[in-house]
Amino acid sequence: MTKHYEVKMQVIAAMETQLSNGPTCNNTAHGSTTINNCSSPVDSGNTEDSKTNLIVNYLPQNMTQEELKSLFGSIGEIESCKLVRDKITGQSLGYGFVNYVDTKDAEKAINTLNGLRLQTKTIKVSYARPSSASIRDANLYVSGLPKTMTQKELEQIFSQYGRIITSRILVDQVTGVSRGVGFIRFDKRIEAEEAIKGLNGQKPPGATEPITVKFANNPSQKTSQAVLSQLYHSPNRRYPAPLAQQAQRFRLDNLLNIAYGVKSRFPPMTIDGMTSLAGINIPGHAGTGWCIFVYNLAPDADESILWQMFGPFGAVTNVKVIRDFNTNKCKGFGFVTMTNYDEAAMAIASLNGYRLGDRVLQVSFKTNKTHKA
DNA sequence: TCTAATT
Repeated sequence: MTKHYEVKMQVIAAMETQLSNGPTCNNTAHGSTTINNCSSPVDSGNTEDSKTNLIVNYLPQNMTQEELKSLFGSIGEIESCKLVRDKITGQSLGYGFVNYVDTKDAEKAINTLNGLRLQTKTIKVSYARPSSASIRDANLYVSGLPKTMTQKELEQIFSQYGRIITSRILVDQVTGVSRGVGFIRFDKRIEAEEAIKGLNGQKPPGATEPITVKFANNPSQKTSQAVLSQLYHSPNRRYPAPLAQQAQRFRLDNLLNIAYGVKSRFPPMTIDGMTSLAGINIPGHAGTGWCIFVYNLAPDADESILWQMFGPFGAVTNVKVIRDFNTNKCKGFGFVTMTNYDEAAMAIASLNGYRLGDRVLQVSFKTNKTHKA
């Protein structure tokens, strides 16, 4: 059995679970459990809060704002959508906001998309709290934890100081054993401050060593600082300031590329560019990605099923279920657009012949022929 | 000993 095949089967197995049980909680994802992920998104804990605005966490690194909008737009009309990016590098910070027109759609998005697996991530969808200074810098880094301590036990210790938004214990990627360090994010910064006062240097019940509790580093500033540091130490810095902003910009592009794989404004020629220039036609290739034809969907199939099936294989930019104009029922087929050829090919190879309920799907690159009957 | 959670 090849590695490729094992990975494929894992993806399928994960999908089976999800398709049969609906979106799952984060409870088994690399020990990075988030109790609130399961219990609290629908209960915002404050009736004053906006019930249309959602925060979406743990997005795949390569997911764009358009893809975010497309995914959540499959639920209902979106008022606004924003993927949060690093101000300097432009890199996604892995979270974003989706504001619906209708509160019912926001609730539906939480119920259907929270826990959705996209590539290596399990996204979290919950109501956004009103933005304010009091909820910033409320994240704590905890070290010296007993290796046997569970996330639940960790939360129990900290919960006396306030409302916990997330908790996590880091684990060894190979063995799965706790590394004895973790994070606690409180609702309010003052709660985090009180927890430091009360728990830093204290021994948890039954523990032999005291724990360290401090404010966590801000992960989003690391990338910016790394880029700035490289710019500072780069040879260009020796030249007088007016030396062409052009040169500096290319330099920055290169640095971003090397350090973070950021897309340059002058990307290398890709198969997309080549096909459009040459005017040649490749099956399934639509210029904006690779269009996949999915046949034998059930009458009640909706867009979310396509996201759930294809999302784990890579970047999906669009999904569409074709419906009868009068009945609004699925006519038995739909389309999925994926950015990268290899991911699309893997999805097709894995999903063609896949049994969804009592139907066997046919999945292929879209051809130019009209599909009739 | 540090993960991408407030526009």
